[in-house]
Amino acid sequence: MRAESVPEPTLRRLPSYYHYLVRLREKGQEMISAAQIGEDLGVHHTQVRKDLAVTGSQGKPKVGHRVEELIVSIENFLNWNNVTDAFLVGAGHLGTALLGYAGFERAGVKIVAAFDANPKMVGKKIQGVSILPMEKFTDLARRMHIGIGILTVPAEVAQETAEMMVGCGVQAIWNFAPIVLDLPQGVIVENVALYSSLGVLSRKLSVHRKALLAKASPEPVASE
Amino acid sequence: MRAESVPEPTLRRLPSYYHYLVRLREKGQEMISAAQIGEDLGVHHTQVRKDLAVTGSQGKPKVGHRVEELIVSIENFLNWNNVTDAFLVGAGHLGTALLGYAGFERAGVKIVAAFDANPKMVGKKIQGVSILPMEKFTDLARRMHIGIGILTVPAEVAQETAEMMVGCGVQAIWNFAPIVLDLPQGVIVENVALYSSLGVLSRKLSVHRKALLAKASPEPVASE
DNA sequence: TAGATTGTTAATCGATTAACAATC
DNA sequence: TAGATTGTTAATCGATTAACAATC
Repeated sequence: MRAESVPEPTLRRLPSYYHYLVRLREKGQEMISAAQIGEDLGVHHTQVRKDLAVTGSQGKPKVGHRVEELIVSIENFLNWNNVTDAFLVGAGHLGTALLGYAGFERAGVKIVAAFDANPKMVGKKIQGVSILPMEKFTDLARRMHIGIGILTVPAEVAQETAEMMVGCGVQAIWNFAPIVLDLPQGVIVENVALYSSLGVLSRKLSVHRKALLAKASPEPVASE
Repeated sequence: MRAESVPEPTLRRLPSYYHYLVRLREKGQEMISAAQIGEDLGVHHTQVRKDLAVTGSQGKPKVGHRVEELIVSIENFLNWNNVTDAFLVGAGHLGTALLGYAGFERAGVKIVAAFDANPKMVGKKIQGVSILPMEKFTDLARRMHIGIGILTVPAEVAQETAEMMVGCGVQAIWNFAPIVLDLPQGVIVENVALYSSLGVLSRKLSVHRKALLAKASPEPVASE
């Protein structure tokens, strides 16, 4: 199992399997087949088998996979049982929302402090996490060996903030700003591109509506 | 230009180009080449040309593309200048954060009301948007012809909430719950999978760290 | 004109799906 | 045993990258 050889789409599907399996466990179900997972999550059954295979978990012909074993395998594979400390920068609405997500800790990330440039925010506590002034970031990040930086600042200051993070030893950045960060090779950047998501939604909806209109009044419109 | 033939990766990159181009415009730059866009955003230049081509915008050999024209073309293609009304359900931390995003309106989505099951939330106004009781959703959504539903409820109630939305004529759902929705064919679902993103981040970071360790002490570890 | 840049057609690459052998 | 389900190897599909012709 060469770590680098795992396709990124597989990595993205694993958390989806994980949450599905946790729900099965809550219902008391002990075994599950790849075919059933695939049907419920809209993934081809062969794909499900390949995805689960990367975690090292094996099923038994005729009976399927143990739900519990799969959950543990995925947790291990994603390193979700080793919690890494994270600093969040930008305690605005989105930052606050992320501070409130207790579930992240089960996904390997613990936000231990938040930072904001706005003096009015500094000193507050949100969900038990203190908001500190930006000036303290550098020193604290170095001393606490912070590995993950969460970037929820405005786009205009995202690049410089990311550079500051990397300068303090941050190895991975979870970026919520709508900007492509230009950082040294080796730094891991994971973008949450809300506007990309909205673009897909908006485009699909407009195509969908045009198709409905065309059906309703099938006059030949100016050909595209 | 057959609408359905546009690859989804292209759709996802277009908003990224868009924000990049808007920044260029703010700086007063009028022309840009595909090669430069590609270099700045980490996309192959041929890919950039193909992506921009779907919007119908054309460049001129030797001079490149007009920044302004590209911006307008992308807006048109993504239907970002036709604003669609949306209802948000689940005015928790994340829902509140989304209500605060003024930028969504420029991306074709206007949140006109929010709903929450918690009576303590109902009646409040967040970012100028009223929080209404769940009971009002059905009637209002039908009367206002709401096209987009934003789902920021807990996973346990996401499926039933989505079904309610679809029952009121909602055609597209922006889903933030970590669950795969099972909805009638034709309903557009766009998932923002925060945990998938965290999975990728966590895995890459753990692989990265193991690689660093292996380099530091190149003892042969138990082979994988 | 020369050459930079565009846009398109062909080749490559990687992920998904299909076919099939293995096994409880 | 028979057959359901696994896991793997081969085929397909689609996106990316390379090559190249067109043009301002």
